[in-house]
Amino acid sequence: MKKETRMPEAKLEQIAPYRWRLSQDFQPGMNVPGEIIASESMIPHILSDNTPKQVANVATLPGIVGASLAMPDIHWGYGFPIGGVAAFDLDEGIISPGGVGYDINCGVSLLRSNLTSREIRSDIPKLVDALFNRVPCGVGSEGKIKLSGNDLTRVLEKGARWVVEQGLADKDDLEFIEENGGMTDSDPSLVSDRARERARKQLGTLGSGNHFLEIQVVEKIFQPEIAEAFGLYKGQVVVMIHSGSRGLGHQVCDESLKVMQGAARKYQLDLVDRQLACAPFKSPEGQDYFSVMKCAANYAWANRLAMSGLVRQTFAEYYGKPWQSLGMSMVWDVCHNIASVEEFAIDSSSHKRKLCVHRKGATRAFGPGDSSLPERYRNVGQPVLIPGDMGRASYVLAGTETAYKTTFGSTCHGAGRVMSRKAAVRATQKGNIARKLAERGIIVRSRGKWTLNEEIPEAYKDVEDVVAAVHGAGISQKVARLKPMGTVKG
DNA sequence: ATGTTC
Repeated sequence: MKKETRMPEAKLEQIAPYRWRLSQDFQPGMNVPGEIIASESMIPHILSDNTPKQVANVATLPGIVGASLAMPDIHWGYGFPIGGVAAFDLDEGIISPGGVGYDINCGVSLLRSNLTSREIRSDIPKLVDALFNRVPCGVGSEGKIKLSGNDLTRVLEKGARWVVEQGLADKDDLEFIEENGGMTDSDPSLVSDRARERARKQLGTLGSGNHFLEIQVVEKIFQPEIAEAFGLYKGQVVVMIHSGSRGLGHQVCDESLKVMQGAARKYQLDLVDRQLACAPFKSPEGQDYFSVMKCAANYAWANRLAMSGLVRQTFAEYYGKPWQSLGMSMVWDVCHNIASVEEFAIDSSSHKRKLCVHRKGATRAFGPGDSSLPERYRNVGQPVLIPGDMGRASYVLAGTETAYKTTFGSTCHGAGRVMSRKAAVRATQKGNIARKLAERGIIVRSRGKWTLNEEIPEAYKDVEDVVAAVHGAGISQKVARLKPMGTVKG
């Protein structure tokens, strides 16, 4: 669907602080209302961007329950908006590749350390160079790991566990990755030869675009007790990785969309936008997509963990001691592009139902007491990792009870683009970006010719505003603000 | 996001 410049008077009714309802009569065929989490000052931009139209389109899909949701970092996406959450009944509902996105299991991981910014400030340029040289990045980048056919199949089955078995990461890491770094019942036989070929050489590579690897300092603590549980304190150095499933996820999504176009016709699904291509969750096509999506998701977890291993090697070599004595253990790893079967109570009912939750540019935000959380975080809720732009900040939040009730245990995933890549390049001069950031004490190295121009801070909403909205809505709470010190971009 | 048009 073409993005329209004007929208037919979207009515967004404020129903609670930071919560806005798009009425079911906004568009014919909506099965549920829409709901957008945002601060009042964001509403004009959201309306002018026409993304409520995509929220309404998703609401027309069969079996959707509750509401078609959007987070404050919403922007225009393929069919479903980026920053969208939609949950479907397993019997009457659908599953859609457009509800997950091209970069299946794009996500973020965070390593802590026992270093302080004061100690390592002067090392940053050399450390960034060393990371840049060790972690392959950029479009089409290939790593040192060349997977045999059998090994790739094991990665698609096991995800991050395979990386641990190879001695490239620690077995304790798995406890701190969502789904323990691997979804069960993935089916590698469904991954095409072409997708496999792309995957073989890309394990442990960063990619490009908004993906990054960043040395950060914990700049501010908002919730000392939760920060302590997460092992975070002011002045501490941490390393954040934002990456996904690389060419594999893209290939899988592309091929699945073609299958789903046929499936939508076969099952006579009346789609208001072709890009909403989907199949009933329990149909063969729906189940096949779910299984092949899991393969790509598992690859992405393996990819981020492999890069964590490279980061540890880099620091260990630089400081001449093992990573363990630098305290570089895993805080957490989140996935923000995925479909997952989870249990929620709908409306005021106490009865829980299994739903297929699509999070496309939205982060799981499970609250205190969730049995799937590791002991260490059980009482405080899960860490929620929010990557910001190059110049400002990233955030660590914690999941809340409210998120279960209002957003299917979900929150925002980042700052959210406000400027197209083209517009960002037009607005900038080549060569100036890295220098300007350096003047502000942020060392950046990039592989791509235009990546830094495309990724200027001004191309994004201020992550501060996005986080304030989800915190205000109560669907996650601020724990720590992280400030960039040195960044590797693709 | 993506061997940025197999």
